[in-house]
Amino acid sequence: MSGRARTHWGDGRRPQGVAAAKPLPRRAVLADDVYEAIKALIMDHEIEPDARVSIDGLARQLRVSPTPVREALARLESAELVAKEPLRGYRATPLLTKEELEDLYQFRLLIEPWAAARAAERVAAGDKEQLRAEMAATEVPQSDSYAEYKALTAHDTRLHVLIAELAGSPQVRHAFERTHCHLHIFRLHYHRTIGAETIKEHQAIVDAITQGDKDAAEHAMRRHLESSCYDRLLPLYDAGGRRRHDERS
Amino acid sequence: MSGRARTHWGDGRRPQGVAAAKPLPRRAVLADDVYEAIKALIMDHEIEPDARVSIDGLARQLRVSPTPVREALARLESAELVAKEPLRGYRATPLLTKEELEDLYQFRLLIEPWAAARAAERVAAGDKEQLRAEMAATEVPQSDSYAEYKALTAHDTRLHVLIAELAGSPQVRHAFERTHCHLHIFRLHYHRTIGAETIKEHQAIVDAITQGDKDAAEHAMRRHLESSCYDRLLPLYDAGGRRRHDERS
DNA sequence: CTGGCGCGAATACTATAGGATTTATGAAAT
DNA sequence: ATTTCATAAATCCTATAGTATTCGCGCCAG
Repeated sequence: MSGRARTHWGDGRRPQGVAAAKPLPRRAVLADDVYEAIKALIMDHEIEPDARVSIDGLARQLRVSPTPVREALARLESAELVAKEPLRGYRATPLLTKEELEDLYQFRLLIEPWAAARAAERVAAGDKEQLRAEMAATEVPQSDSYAEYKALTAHDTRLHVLIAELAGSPQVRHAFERTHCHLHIFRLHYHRTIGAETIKEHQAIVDAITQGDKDAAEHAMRRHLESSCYDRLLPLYDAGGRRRHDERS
Repeated sequence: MSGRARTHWGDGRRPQGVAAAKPLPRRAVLADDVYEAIKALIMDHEIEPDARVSIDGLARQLRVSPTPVREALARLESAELVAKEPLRGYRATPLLTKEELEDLYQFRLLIEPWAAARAAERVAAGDKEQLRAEMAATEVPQSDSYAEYKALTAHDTRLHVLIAELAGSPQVRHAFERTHCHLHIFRLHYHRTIGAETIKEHQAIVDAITQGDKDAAEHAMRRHLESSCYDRLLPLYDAGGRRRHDERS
């Protein structure tokens, strides 16, 4: 989804000897910035779930014209952060219900343990290094600060994508990415959670894969997903006092 | 993806006694029509794989402004029929390679047999009726005409989606739909193929599900996909003389 | 003949304007 | 009090214009 925003200016054509002054603080494509801005508004709940998202309103708020906003929203729709009703505008999608969260993890349980097993079978030397590097670059969060939570989520995303990548099936990798599971889970309980157990479980998965142990990798991934879903995520629905979109005033 | 285009005009507010004259032959939202038009151009290979797709050019050709074209292309990107390079425009995606086709079917083998098994476990009376109706509404193609091929593909899509639906996991169903496999396979060899075997195999799957036989359903689906991939699709790459996008002039 | 440079054309990108539809507001009738 | 209807405002949708960037072609140096 992301990874598209590359700068296309200031790559050369600059008089020699200018010591590469600021490569112009300008944007690449405005629609990409607008995309990220709206996504941030939704993730931060500044745009609440199920709330209407006005095209012209956003354009005014972001000080841009409606044109790039339309394109950004069309893309956000494929990430299922907004839904469109023709002639009526866009609306932020509701948060995951308990059932939808379980269903999401059921799907992950269907493809990710398989991917872990395949990764263990196919793992090469360079791959092992990548896995170890990802684990090494991550440290157990000391506090439950927002920043550390975001960093941990980023690590989680990278590792799961990497494993799906190592499975050697672009379709499986892509199917996983298209769930945007980290996005939706993050939006669900964006005030920190998740402990150090996650990293321990990740380490177990990485160990199994690097040892080429197919069954252990599959098992470790399955256990990780089950713990994540049933031990860490689902309990948040009962306690925590998260408000749902179907609660009225 | 589709199913969004609903008319929002002429639903009332009409003087009584006019006998509901033509509900206005007008469009719902122009961007939807443009979406379908461009999709048709790509599927018919009027826009060749890997060819550049000009926004302004399409707008002139379709006699509309670039605005709805931009929105349509943004949506077509999520179906992977076009790819965008910022500031450089859109480009029709290349056809599936042999490897990509195999990978696609590997993914289908991962989720669809599972879905068939689940469907067999959960099937209710009404569901059985739906399955039988879908089979009854389909007949073995007599000729290898384009129209019949299209009809058979439509049946294939409906049946596979229905089974994914009956599995009770929206995520699995959605993941399957997001592959747009029928779209890409159709585009691959859009001049007819596929015989009556498909229908026979479909019948076997439906029988197993309606009988609630979990293992048989899973097995039948697996066999169906393997036959489809290895017996019917892959051979087309060697024979048939399909030209690939990487062949130059 | 090959590779780099520059100019013109084509194209993408953003902003703005106007028409069409929906939504909100409020008065009148039951 | 509730419903119906009309009017006004807000919003979506499409079209058009102008700017920025890329692309294509010819020219020139090597």
